[in-house]
Amino acid sequence: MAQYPKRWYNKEMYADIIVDITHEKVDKKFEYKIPSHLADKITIGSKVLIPFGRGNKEITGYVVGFLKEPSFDKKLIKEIHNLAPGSIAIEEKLITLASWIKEEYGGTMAGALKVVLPIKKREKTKEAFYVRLAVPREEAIKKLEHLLLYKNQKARVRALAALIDHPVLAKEELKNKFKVEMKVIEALVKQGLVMVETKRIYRNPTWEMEEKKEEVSLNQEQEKILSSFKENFSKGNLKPCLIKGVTGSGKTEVYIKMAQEVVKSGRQVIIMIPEIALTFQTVARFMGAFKKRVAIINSKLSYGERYDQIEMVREGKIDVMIGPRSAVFTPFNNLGLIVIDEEHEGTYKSEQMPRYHGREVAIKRAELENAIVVMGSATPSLASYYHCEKGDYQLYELTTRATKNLLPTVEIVDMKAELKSGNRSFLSSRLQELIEDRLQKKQQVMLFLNRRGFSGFVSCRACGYVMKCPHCDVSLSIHKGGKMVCHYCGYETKEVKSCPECGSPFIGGFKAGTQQVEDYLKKRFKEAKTLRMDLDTTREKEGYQKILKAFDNHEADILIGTQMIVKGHDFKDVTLVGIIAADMSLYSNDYQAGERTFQLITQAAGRAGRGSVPGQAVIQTYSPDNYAIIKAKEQDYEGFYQEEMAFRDLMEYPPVYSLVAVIATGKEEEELDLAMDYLKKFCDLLEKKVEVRIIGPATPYIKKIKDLYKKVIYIKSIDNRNLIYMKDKIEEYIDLNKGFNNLSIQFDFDPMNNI
DNA sequence: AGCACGCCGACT
DNA sequence: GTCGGCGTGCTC
Repeated sequence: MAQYPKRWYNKEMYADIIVDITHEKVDKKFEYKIPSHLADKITIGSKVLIPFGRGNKEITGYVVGFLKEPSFDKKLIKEIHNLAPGSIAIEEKLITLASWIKEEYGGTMAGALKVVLPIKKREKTKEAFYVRLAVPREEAIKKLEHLLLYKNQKARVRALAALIDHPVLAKEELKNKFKVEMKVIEALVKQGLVMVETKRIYRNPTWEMEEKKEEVSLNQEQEKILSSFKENFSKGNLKPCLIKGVTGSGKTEVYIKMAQEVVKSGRQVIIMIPEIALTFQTVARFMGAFKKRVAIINSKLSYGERYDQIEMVREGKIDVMIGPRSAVFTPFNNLGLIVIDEEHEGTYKSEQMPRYHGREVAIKRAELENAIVVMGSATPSLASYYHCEKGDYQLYELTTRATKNLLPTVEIVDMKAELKSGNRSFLSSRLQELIEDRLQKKQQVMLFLNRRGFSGFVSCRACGYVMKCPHCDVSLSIHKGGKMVCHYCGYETKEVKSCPECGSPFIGGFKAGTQQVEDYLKKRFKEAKTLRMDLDTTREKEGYQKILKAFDNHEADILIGTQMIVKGHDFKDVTLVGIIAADMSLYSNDYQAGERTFQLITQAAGRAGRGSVPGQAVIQTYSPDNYAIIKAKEQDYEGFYQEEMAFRDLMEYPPVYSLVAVIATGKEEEELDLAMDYLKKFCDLLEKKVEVRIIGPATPYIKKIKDLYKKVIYIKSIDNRNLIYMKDKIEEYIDLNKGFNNLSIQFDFDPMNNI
């Protein structure tokens, strides 16, 4: 991990600078000389004015590093003019954070800066440009015919022809689709043929949410955590904390109290939540405590709305920012606390370069700003719990539900036995019986179909046997053409016709969707009203909220859904939760399958019995003996953790070992294969120098997306620093090697989903 | 991105 | 010759 001590570079003469132009062509470091009068004023993160380009136009740039000797021709190096006026200290810290992200996760500095820096002022005044004809259409056609006589007016012809076809065109469209540059349009404007309209994009800041006023009183367990937090915070003991609290144990109340404590001392708070859980109810509770000093940021916000939120933060009008992963970059100037709710959630990991993990970035940012991180979950990620065990994090526990009602009772149904007794439907007779009962009692039911990470594993419906890779102990995925493939090491074998364990012919890929389950329910329980919640039914705006509201109002008796129904919604009349195929995530083809299954079952079961009537949960599975399922039934996190860690340790998987996926994509399959073979050889050479293990190259489950082929090399090491070393070397190697010119390489540390 | 350079056709 | 439009390539 690269460190940037604050003063060692005082004697240095040159600086690496990222120019403030968002374009791939200039997406790299430029070397500048530091004039002596600025020598002790410039730090990493400084915003500086530099001459750039042939015309030496003065632009701004960010200092990201220092050099004793430039690698560029000394005669061509220019001098930094000055520090940019009004460069704020807070951005310095965020840029330091960006350089850490670049080091830790790979990619370009400009890329990391883009992730970290909030919207700049310029964006606000940026208006949308539209071009339309300024003369009648007939006249334009005449003019076009006239222009066609010339050979040197091609761009104007293109522009005019396009505008004759389409009355209004956006500037970007003209540029990308018709290859018309702005200066051509300007020329046409001068001739009076076209006109440019600017349209202001109006924002609608609709934060007229109701505050939820509640007198928060904490129980003993909650109080204990709070007072310990207060003491640590005031003493500057800033070790990250993990609150492991059973579902419904009242973590949010604790967060609110902690936040109030921090705000009281004049500092600000970031609340990170998984995007899907950013509900109105959560926000309303914080607004009850902090009134209008709460802001929200999420992907549904327009640029303008987002800009307003950040502007309010800058002006010191906001104390608490609530938002998903990206909220960690909120430019508070005196950050005191970062809360990460549902810490185990996969959405904290970015899917794009740089593929940072929100939790790790939060901890780094807190370290830079002397703030404290508090995480919470009913089912902590193995990584975090492992940190607790090693003493990196402070562990707190909440063992009782805040409302004093009991945790749901959980039972397992063996679907193999169902098959044997002739029931080939989605629902076991036990679950059907219980649904019947709840329908009679006018209580509600949630059915949960676990499709996360589902990737076509092959299992036996008679004995539950699952085809696995002999080398990696992850399930094999079935491909078109009947091959079964391991996506870690590339191991391949032919499809089996009968189960190698029991000989049954009922072996094959597992297929079930929410739609099929709903259809079945409608047939089986004719009198019941059902609601379905999955990607299809929530695509429309507010679709998600609508369905939840409808269910809350008892417009349906049964709610069927994928993982999205698991998170953060309390329906007090739900007394039965059915988990239809608990195995689905268990046999997804990556090493985190067990962890995810345990989390999903525990969280799903936790939805039952949030009101006064005790809840019940039924787990349907073909693998009733699997420890993830048994431990979830017993609601025994500790037991699960021990078993799962033994597996990770044995197989050398995270969090015991570090793992990085080097993902290469390219248009030509052969070119990609060849390059990856070279890269593999290069890695093998390094394997002798540092302690790493190279696995692959393997072909991912979906080997081609949008005409891009994909290949992956995995690298494992007991020490994450070795992987960072490998990443740096690989980046150097692909930079020098022409064979990688048409390929893109991404690094994914501790990859979350199957690649 | 934005600018200068240099090519090429049109016009005097 | 010279002017002006337009594509290209470079920026420490």
